[in-house]
Amino acid sequence: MQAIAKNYNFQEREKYWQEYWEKENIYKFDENSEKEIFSVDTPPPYVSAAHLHAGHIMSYSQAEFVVRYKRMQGFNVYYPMGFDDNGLPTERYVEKKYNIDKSRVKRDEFIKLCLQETKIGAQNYRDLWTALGISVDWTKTYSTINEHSRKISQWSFLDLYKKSKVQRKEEPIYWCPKCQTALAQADLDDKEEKSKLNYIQFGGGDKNKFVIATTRPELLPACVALFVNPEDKRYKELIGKKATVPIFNHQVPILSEESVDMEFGTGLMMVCTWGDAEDVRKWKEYKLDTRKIVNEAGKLTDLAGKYAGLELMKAREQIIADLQKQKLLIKQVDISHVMNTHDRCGTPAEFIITKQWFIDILSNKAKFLKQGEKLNWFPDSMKRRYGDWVEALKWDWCISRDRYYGVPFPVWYCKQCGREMLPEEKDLPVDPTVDKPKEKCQCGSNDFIPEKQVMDTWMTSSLTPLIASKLVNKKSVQMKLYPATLRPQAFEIIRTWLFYTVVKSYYHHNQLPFEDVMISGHGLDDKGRKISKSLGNFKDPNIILKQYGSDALRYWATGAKLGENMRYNEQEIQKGKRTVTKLWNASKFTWSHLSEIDLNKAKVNLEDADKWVLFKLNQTIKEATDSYEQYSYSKARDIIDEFFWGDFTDNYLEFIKYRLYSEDPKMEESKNAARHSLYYLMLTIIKLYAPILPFITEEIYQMFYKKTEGDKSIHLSQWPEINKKWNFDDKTINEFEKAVAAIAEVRKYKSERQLSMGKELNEYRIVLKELPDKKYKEFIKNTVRIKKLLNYE
RNA sequence: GAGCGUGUAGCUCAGUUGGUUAGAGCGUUACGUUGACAUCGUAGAGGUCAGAGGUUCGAAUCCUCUCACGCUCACCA
Repeated sequence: MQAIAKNYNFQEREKYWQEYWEKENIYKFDENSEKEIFSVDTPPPYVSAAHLHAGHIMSYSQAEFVVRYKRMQGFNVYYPMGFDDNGLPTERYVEKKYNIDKSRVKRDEFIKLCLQETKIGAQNYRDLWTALGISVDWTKTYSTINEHSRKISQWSFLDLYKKSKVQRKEEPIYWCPKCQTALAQADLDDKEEKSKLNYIQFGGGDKNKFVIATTRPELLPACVALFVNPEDKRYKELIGKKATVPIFNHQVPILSEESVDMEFGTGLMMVCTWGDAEDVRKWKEYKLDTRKIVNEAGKLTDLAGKYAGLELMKAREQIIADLQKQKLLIKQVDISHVMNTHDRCGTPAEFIITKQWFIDILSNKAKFLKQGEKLNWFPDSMKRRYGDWVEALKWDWCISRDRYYGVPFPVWYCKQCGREMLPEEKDLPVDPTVDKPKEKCQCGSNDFIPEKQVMDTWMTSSLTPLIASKLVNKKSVQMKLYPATLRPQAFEIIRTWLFYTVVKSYYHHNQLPFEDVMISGHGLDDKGRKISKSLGNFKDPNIILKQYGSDALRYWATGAKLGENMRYNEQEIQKGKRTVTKLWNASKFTWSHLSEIDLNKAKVNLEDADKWVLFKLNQTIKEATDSYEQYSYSKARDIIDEFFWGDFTDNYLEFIKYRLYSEDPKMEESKNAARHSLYYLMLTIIKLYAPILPFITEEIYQMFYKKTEGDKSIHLSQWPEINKKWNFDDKTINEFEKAVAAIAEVRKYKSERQLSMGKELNEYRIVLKELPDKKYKEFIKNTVRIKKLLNYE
């Protein structure tokens, strides 16, 4: 028997097992295996998220519990890791960190900084995931900016181009004046703001009838029409006439539409090019004039006359002031309204007309809704969020960004005839600013203008299942990896990552990108606030790990229900640590009695206590397995906890002590039965816990079980199955439960009289409604130390 | 404004298709334990299951309304 450490030194041992797993390739995907594949479309984190916190740990652990379970279930698990390091999030991060913006730094220098930061970020993640024991195959990693991903992204563009699903259009589109790029509908957040509703006098006739109300007086120079409700008696005679815009003095038509709210403001509505999505719609529908007033940097154009060059807010102030001077500002009313802001920087989005690339999504909304229906959602309620979003879509997906750092569009334009030139698939990836088309243009010209825009970051991440599958060399295996089995992700990117992935997969391959979707929530601080850098309301995960260990932190993470936020709760982490300690102690105890076990020894005569606990073990296996199958690791943990702490340690171990410690030769057979049970009980318990607590379970497995069980790691061992031999009849179990109740009663008796549990009683009379069978007399006496049980004397 | 979700012990949450005195962990109180247990055990206190109404022999569970909170979406220029 080997010497067993009194305490489990998690710091030292967790490190040891991390290295062991890596060295032994425990999590490496086996391309040659015939086993059924379980593949995960792992969320590639933004490497720019420099401040990792418990929320990250929670969400990644959730998929990890499932993955480890599936691995033990015998699946050939494909668990790759990606890093999302291209696009605007990275650019914003670099701009902030170095206090620069894209207009003041050269393209290539900027890209260099992005790449450098990306590297640091990726390493941070990898270190933390390793410490946490996330069981990814690190030989299968990708970054969304690397050649592999660029190639696939550009291939996607080519394929969509061929299928006429992508086209370049000149349209008013959401624009961020700060980041100076076009945006997609999904890149917008809502922000409620206090503002003023300005009542402004227009010219054209009866003074009282020519007052409009607007929150955006700076757009006056872009006013192209006024609208009234056709039912509005006040304005009926004005329809078809013209009004004069104050200060700027151009004339605009007065039109009518039922959508105009008579109650709002004066009922006379100003339409500009373009203040909001409504303006864009009316502009298109009524073919209104175009007065482009805002430029790419969010400043007014020359059309604004003396206000040209001013930023929007400055222009608003000055125009208001001038209106006041001319007594054209009738009044101002406080108002609170919601505006669309860019989700990466919080700047209010404007509409600007530019040429951009769009993927057609509006004409296939119904198809995308149907695809969403076909996915298995965990939890199911999240399906609706997807549906709501798709139904509400108003714009095609703008995929071009006027930025530096991203996957380039594989497009050139002929200088002569303007034709779009695309490369051959075999030449991908290309950078049109560096590479040239291989052939002349049809018109004979050899002069090309490269497309300088880059792709939206989602253009690449919407291909992750494909990108990941192609990290494997064998074509036949690639086919099995795509679609993926599981997509784990957070709820706030349903409208982006999930939706766009569905779109791509549908257009490219006419199928779903994955079968199951598992949605996670956010990490909250201990007061229920969202964890954020600005609040500083989180602890560095590395400190938590040092204090409590990975297993303990993972234990906390199991508390999160799918799709729901979870508070950071240090006490739950402590509970995890106690579970680790308890497991260690229970196995030490177990194996202090198992040193001579001979598992091949012929027959074992199980006693009722053994039958009872093995029966319960079977139940636990069944319920825990069912829960894991439903991705309800949280419930699985509760079930396992209950068996381990309650049935196993509190009861069973106490029930068999008198047998184990007995030196009576007549007790040998009984002792042997207890030992036999102990062996399987402890083994099964650590297996059930293995997906959640990979370190301590590996420690116990390697120290005690490896010799007899033979697997290289507990994580490659077989998931426990129900043992039919242990499905004893209910009668036996129920009878025994009465004995358990009797024991509880004696314990209570002692506790109430402040006696130690070890104190031997001379005599005792059980007063339960249902007495245990007489055959349990000795068992009860021995377990709770009573000399005489009066009921049976 | 619409949709979804939540509201159960001081805290974090379980409560399966409606069925006996509503559960767990943490915290708290008392006692006992150092021969698996830098601990653990036993027990106690603590709940008008958000509120009101209804269905039912019976409701935390089903229905209606109200309130509070959260999320998602849409918004009026």
